[in-house]
This record gives sequence, C-alpha cells and structure tokens, in this order.
Amino acid sequence: MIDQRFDPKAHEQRIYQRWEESGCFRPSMDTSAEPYAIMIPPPNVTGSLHMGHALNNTVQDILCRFERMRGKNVRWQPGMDHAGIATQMVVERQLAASGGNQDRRSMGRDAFIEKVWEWKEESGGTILNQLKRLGASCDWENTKFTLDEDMNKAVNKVFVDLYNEGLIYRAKRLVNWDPHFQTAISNLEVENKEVDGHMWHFKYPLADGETYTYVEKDEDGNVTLEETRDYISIATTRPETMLGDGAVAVHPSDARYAPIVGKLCEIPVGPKEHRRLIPIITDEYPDPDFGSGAVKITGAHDFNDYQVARRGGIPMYALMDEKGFMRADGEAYAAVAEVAQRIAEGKEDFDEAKIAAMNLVPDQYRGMDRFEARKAVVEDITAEGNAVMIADPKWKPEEGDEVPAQGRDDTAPMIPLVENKKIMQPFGDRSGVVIEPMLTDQWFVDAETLAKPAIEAVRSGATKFVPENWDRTYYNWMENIEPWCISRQLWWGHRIPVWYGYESLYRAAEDDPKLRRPQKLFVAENYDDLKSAITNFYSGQDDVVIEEFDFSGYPTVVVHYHKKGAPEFRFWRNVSQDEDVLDTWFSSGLWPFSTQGWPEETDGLKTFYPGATLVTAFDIIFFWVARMMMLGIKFMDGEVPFKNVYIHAIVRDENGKKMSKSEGNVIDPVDLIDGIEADALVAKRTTGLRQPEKAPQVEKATRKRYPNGFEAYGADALRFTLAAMATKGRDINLSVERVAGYRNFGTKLWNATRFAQMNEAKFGVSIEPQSIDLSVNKWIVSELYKCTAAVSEAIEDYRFNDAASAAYHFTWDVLCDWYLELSKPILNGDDAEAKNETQAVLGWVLEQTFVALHPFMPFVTEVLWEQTAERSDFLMQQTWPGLNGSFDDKDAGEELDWVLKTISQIRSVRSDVNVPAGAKVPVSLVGANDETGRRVAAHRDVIMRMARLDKLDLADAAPAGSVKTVVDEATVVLEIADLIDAGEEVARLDKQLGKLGGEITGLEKRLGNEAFVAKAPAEVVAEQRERLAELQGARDKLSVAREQLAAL
RNA sequence: GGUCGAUUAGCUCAGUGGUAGAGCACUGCAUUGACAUUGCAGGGGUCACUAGUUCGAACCUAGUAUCGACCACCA
Repeated sequence: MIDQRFDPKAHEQRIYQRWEESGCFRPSMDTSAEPYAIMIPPPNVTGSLHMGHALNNTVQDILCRFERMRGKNVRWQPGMDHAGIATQMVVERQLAASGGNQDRRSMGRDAFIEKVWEWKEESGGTILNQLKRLGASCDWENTKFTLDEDMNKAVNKVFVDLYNEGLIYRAKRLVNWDPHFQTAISNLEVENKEVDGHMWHFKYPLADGETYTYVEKDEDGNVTLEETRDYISIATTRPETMLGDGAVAVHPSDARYAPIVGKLCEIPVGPKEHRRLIPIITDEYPDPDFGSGAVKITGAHDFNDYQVARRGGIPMYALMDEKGFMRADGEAYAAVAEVAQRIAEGKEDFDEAKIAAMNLVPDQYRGMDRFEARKAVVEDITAEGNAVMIADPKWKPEEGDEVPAQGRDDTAPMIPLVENKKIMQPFGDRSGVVIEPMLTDQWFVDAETLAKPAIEAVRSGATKFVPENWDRTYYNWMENIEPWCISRQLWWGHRIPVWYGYESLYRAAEDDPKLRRPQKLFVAENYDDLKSAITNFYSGQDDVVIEEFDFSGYPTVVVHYHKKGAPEFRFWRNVSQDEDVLDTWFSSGLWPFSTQGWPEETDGLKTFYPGATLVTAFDIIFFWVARMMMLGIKFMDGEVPFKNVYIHAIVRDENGKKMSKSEGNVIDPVDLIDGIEADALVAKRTTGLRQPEKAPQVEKATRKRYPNGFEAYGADALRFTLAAMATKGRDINLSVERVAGYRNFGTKLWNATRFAQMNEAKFGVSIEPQSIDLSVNKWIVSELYKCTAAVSEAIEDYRFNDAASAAYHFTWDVLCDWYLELSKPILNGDDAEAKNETQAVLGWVLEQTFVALHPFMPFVTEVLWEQTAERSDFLMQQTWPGLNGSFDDKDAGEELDWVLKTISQIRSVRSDVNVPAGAKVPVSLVGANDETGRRVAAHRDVIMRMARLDKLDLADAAPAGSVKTVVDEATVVLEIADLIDAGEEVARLDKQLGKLGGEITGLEKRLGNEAFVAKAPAEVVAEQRERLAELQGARDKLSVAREQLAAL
C-alpha cells in the first residue's frame, strides 16, 4: 500500500536519478522511428533558474516526454551559453569583491580567462541541476557548452567561410559603445529608455561678423518675426559633442537660413583664438519645424549625424576615449584646431586615419567625464553670452510695474533657453550605463544578404511560428536588418580567427605609408591553415629571405628575416591575432548544428537537423531565432534549423508585474518545489538589491503576501500550473494559489490510487476493452480514450492549457468523482465476476491515466507506477494510449450519461428543498420507457447509494404532494410530501418553469425563423429541434406537477 | 511614428460563428471507510462601446475608448 500522501521530497530526486542512470533520456536511435529534436535555448552559464526558464523547459519536457511515449527517437539537446559579457562581469565582480588589488587588466588576458574557466568549473552551470529538479529529460550525455573545443571549430569555420564569401567584413563604423565594459555591442543589446533631459539653445556666430535677415512666417505666410542676426541658433541635448561638430545642417527648403547656406559659423566653445569655423550645409535630415531647424553635425557621436556626415563628406571627430571620458591624448588643442580649420575650409585633404588621430577636445576639457564636460561646456558658453536668451516665464512683475498687455514683456529678466524634455537615451542592457556612439573598427556580418533566405523560409512555411502572428515581428525586423556588429572588445568568448601582419616584410615604409600598419589579414580556421597561409605569403616575397617562422607563441607568430643581399641585418615582425572576441549570439546562432557535431557528418547531425520545435519567449526572436535561421540555412544547404517555433508567454507575478529583484516579487521555481520559510524568503529577496534602500519595502510586501513562505509543492505542481497557464497569450500571471491547487490535484490522483489498492485493483495487467461486460467499465474506458485523444490533439497543436485541462478534468471530475463512486457498490458487492472485471478495469484505467498525465507530472506518476506493481520498466517508457487502437462504446456512454444525470438531478432537488443530507428518500420514476426501466434495474444500487435513496422504483402515478423533476422522458418523483412545504415547492417549480420557458421561447423563435431553417446547417437545425422537444417535454411534466401541487 | 496584442464572473484567465466556461474567492449543506490538500449543491457575466456582415456574433469587418508590449525616433 502506498503512503498516506505523496511526498515530493522523498521521491523526486531519487526517481530522476533512476531515469538518468537507466539511459531513459538518451535518443533511441531506432532508425525506424521518427526523429524528434528540440534544441534547448542554452541558458547562461552564470544563470540560475527563473520562472521563465521553468515555463520554457516545462513546455519542452512535455513535448519530449509525449513524443517519446509516442515512439519517436527523441533528442532534447541540452547545454549552456558562455554568455560573454554576463560571465566576464560576474568574474570581474568577484575579483573586485575578493579584496585583492587585481583586476582583469592587471592580471592579463590569459590569467583572467583561466580564472573564468575555474569559476565555470566550480560554480557555473548550477542551472543545469536546477533543470533536473524540474524533471527535464534532456540528453545530458550530449551536453554542450558554446565555448567547447568542437563548438569553437564550428565557429571558426563559419567565420572563415563567411569571410571568404565577403559576408563578414571589417569596417570603421559608428557603433554602440558601452563605456563600462569598453566594448562595442549590437543594437539589440541597447535599451532605449525615456529619461528627463534638457535641450539647450546656443548661438553659433557667423564668421567675420557677417549678418543676415532672419525671417519667420506663420502658416499663412505672414511675417511673425524679422530681425538681423549675426548667428545661427542650434538646439542640442548634448553640448559636449559640439567640440566635434563638422558642420551645421539645415533643410534645403528652409528659407530662414537660405541666405547663409555655404557660409561658415563658429563653434562657440574652446579657446577664443582657436575657435573652429564649420560650414553651414543643406541636408534632407533636419526637420524645419523642430528646434531652430538647424542641426549641428557631429558625425562621430550620433547615428543620424553620421549619415549626414557620410553624405556630405563632413569630417568626423572622435572626442571620447573608450571609457567615455573626453580624450586626453595627442597634440595640444591649438595645433590640432588649426589643421581642422584648414580641413573645414577645404584647404587641406583629410583621410580617416588623420582625422582619427586628431583630438579636438580643448585642453580645459580633456580628461573630463562626458557628463562633467557637458556641464562645463554649457557654463562656458552661457558665461560668454552665446546662449539663446528668453524672458523668464516665471517672472512676475512687481506691483506698479508697467506691463504690456500683449507681446513680449521687455521688463522681464532674460534667462538662457533650456527646455526640460523627455529624451530617449540608449543604455547598455547589461551595464546600465549610457551608450556612446563611437567610431571604431569592428567586424560585421552582412545580415541583409543572410536574411533574405531566412525570410523566405518563413514565408514558404518551411518554418512556422506558433502563434503565427509572431511572423510579423520576425519579418519586420528581418526586412529592416542592419549589419550585425559581431566583434566585442572582451576576453571571454570565441576569439576572432584573424591575424594581422604586414603586407611586406621589408619593402619599405618610405615607399608607402600604408605599409607602416599591419593590415595584411590572415583568416584561418585552425592552426595548420594559419601556418601555411603565413608561410606561403611571406615565403613568396622576393625581396626578403625568411630565416624562421616561430609559431610557438601562438596566437602571435614571429617571422624572422633578412633582406636579400644584406644578411648581416636581421629583422623580425609579428603576426598577431585580433584581440577581439565574437558576439555570444554568433556561437548560439550555430547551436542547432554545432551541437550535433558539424562540420563532421555525424549521425546526430543527419538525424536531428532540422529540429522539430524551438521553444522560446518572444524577447529572443531577434537575438537568437533570427540568427539561427540565417546561419542554419546558410550552412545546412538551405535547410531550416527547425520546423516550428513555439513562442510562449512571459511569466509575471500574480498582479501582472514583471518579476524583478527590486520589486521583490521574484519567485524562484526551486522555492516552490522545495518550499521555503518566510525568513529565508525575505532574506533571499532583500539581499543583493540594486537599490538597497528598497529592502524594508520588499520585506514588508513579502511578509504580507507570504507570511508563511511557500509550502513544498513539488515539481509536478509547478509544471502543471505552468502548462495549464501556457496559453497562446503574451503573459502568464503566476499565482501561488494556483500551484497549491494543482498540488491538490496530484494528491487527488494519489488517493484515487490508494483507493484502488485498498480495493485490490489489478495493476500491471493489460485488458481487452472489447471483452468488457459492464457498461460502467465500457464507459470509463471510452472516456479515457476520449481524454487521451484530446490531450494528444492539444499538445500537437501547442495548446498546453487545453491538454492539461483535458487530463485534469478526466482525472478529477470523471474518474474520481464518478467512476470511483460508481465502482464502489460493485467492489463491495457479491458479484465476483463484476468485481473482477472492475478491479482489472480500475487498475488499468489508472495506469493509463498515469501515462496521460506523465508529460505534465512526471514524478508523481512515475512513483505511482513504481509502487502499484512489480515493474521491469519505467512509466516514461510506456506507449501513449490510443497509439495502437482505441475504444468508444456509444451505448454505454448514453447509459452512463443517464445514470449521472439522474443522480445529479435528484441531488440538486434534494438540496433545493433542503432535504437533510443524511436523510434517505424514496423515489419513483413515472412515465419511464423500457430502456429506462432496464437502466434502473442495472444501476439501482449505485443510484440509491449516490443519491441517498431508500427506494427506487418505476410507478404509474406520483403520490400527491411529492417533489418532482424530469430526466429525459421520465418524471423523477421524490416521495417526501411530509418533508416539504407545498407553497415553497410551487415556487421552486415556478422558478424552473420560468427558466425553461425562457429557453423554449428562444428556441421557438429561432426555429420559427424561415431563414434559419433554410440556411443553417441541417445538423444544427435538427439539434435545436431535439433540444426544444426535450425542454418542452420537461416543461409539460413540471407544469402538471405544479398544477397538482397548487390544487392541494 | 510602425508593428503586435488586450478588454469575458469579485480576482486570475480559457473560449475563432450554433445552449457563456475553468481555477481561486463567495453561499448553504456534509465529518469514522481513497482524499478536508475532501465531497454535494448553489449564487454570480449587457463577453469595453458603436455600427456592419450573417439565419445566427464573445468570436468576422470597420470605427471608438481604455490599457499594454516590442521596434524606430527630432538634433
């Protein structure tokens, strides 16, 4: 006999271990079976399980367990992502916290990376163990890590192939620069947030004191302002970037500035004797209706300006260093400014390298943080009188002052025009600091080219999104895709397989300045390729003699040589690997094939590419799904990486708020599985807050919401909750009450099994549905197959909520509430044959229920399987019900429907008329047909028991004053005249008649409508007619009953 | 600005053309036999609004209102 209750803690980990040890999670590799592969979204190696993971992996596990039971060859590919920035951040933080004075830079690259690997071995990957707690049936023996050697091989091959095809290139571009991590990031890693900002208005004086007439007109062309100006007014939110302005742009159609287009104006900041003059140009970009209509163009620090500058050949001056401080390098400002001036006036040529070397930050701002510099620049310009001034709108005249009724109040004090406004500011999603557009050399993927077939694959249906409307999001992004910046100035990641050497070892610098820089690229997948590339290239140069290639210091290669004919002078040159690593998503993008052994032609690759379903949340469609599509199609001969993409919801708290540490509403899935005390929960939620001042608030809210912490609900309850809530919407609001509800469901199943055991149900014995004799047993078997068919259909359609609720409803409402009760008189009765059959059916139906529930609740079902019979195999290896034949007995179904209806009706009436629950009442059926008579005879015992009757007979007429209800053709008569009040009973009948009348009227009206009868499908019409007849019959019987009663 | 979505019972949410549903909460009754992590019975909805399509609309179409997410943005 099983225990009184299911204790998840006593079994979950034990069962999991048994599964794993028995190889249940490995693919069968049965060649006759259909392959089914799911690639896990590899969690960050630094990560720990959150509710999003729990949902994501529950869905995948349901699919995998379900398909395994349907006989497929299933691989659920597990693994982890090295998560470049996130991991490097964790280890750097640890270094800082450990108190030593070491940081990444002082340690050096190799030592630091070693440290990260150490950390990875020790504490990385806790998330995989947490997945096991959830019950994830991954193929752990094939676990991959994106930085593994074989993954790196794939990465290098992809890089090199794309490079050779021209789909990867290096370019100087304006990129999003994270000053905290000091690396470029892709635009996806930038979060634009609205913040309070200011817009300053400054005067850029025209060169040589020139003036023009500035005219503003209203919509009708009436002049509203006309004045002589010696400046052009510029509005900016980033005054510190004025130092790098290359021009001022106005719209070509803007008449206000037409007189001064082509003239020069002065940047009103920096030492007066070296103020730079910049041209006023036209470009389509400025919006005449915004600000002053004139835009300063700072190509090196703004994406829009960059485009304008490129179009107009305007020089771009980088002002900041990699930490976001104003540059302090290079020559003093005065010298540089003069050169810049000559460039601006077209008197000197420039090239990128020259411009990049020029530090145009005036000496007094050098070394300042960009925000400090902003303040200083604003102060300096204002002090000098170049801020645009307005009358103080807050000023109120003193009493007695004369104030003009309208128009500008000249008596008000003038103040600088600074608008307070909300501005969108870019932040690094990891660092949280303001992103700075920076002009740097980076590696890019030509995403536009790769996107085309990836878009086509979704259009053609080769890959389908579920729910399908997500394809719009996908198209939207893919069709506007920008070059993908893949280089990162980090250390933790796949180092870019590119080496830089000199075009010529000897041919001298004096011939060609370009040869002074190492810009010969060697792009190689591996050491051997690199070696031969370098050797071939330099050995072929005829002006030098190579003495030695020293590859021992890989990744830096040293070439020793001397010039031909001058052996006494020996030289060496380095060929060094690119310092940068690749964007983490570059390697994740290869996940569907790199994990299966590509570029080797492995069985895994042949069998499990393309995968069946990718399960993920919408927030990584761009990051990951799109990249896998592009790279998968490119490298797997046009074959998509997966056939379906199931996009699930985001898990929020019970109030629909995003779970976040600072809100203190994060629910750790493991806490729901194992339970947690209130104090521990509070501690968990308040430590490590980004804003520690929020701690008391978080504590208060937590104690109020969860005064007792969480009970241990077990993994099954959590999984079932997530499945039941996994609708195709966008959000799931997770409530702990719901988890408790599904834990109760597990208990229900457990107790049903206990009941079966107590009644000697037969487990471990299969039955033959065709040979069942009793209608109640035929019925429950039919219901079971209906249930499993509904579950299958729903899972196939990714309607996990429907699947869960079908299984739930069958188990609780059909099996427990009805079948177990119906079986009791048989199991306790004297009919040995009936009892035998029922014991067999009961055991078998329960076992099949375990199977049907197993994808959702693997632990409790496996334990029940294990403990109900001697077993040689696991529940998770059983065959899904209905896969090999089904059973549906319609007659038994109708018969049992009648039994259930009759019992329910009698119970309902008893309750309505307040018959004491314990009291047994006599019942007779009036007007019953032969079939009903037969049913009464067959089910008399059970009806009497369940409806608490002391008599159930057929009768010709009802005794006066009895209570009546109607089931089908018969009137059910409760002979309890003495127990009730005639007046109340009349009222009860009137109420029922009223209800019936309403429905009947509706149906009559509809059926009276010729158009309905003519146009509606025949079966709908027939159905409604039938329904009407039924209701009319019931109404007639009840009216008779009412009349009899009223006549008393 | 573009795209997608939401509005159904007190709460959280299912429901894609044919009798409005679930869980929780609520009300009444039930306590020794599988289960109080329970059972039985019940109350509760103008399906945001307007107009249309249709024999028939929570569902389809158009519009309105409110809320939300993502993307892109004016210096």
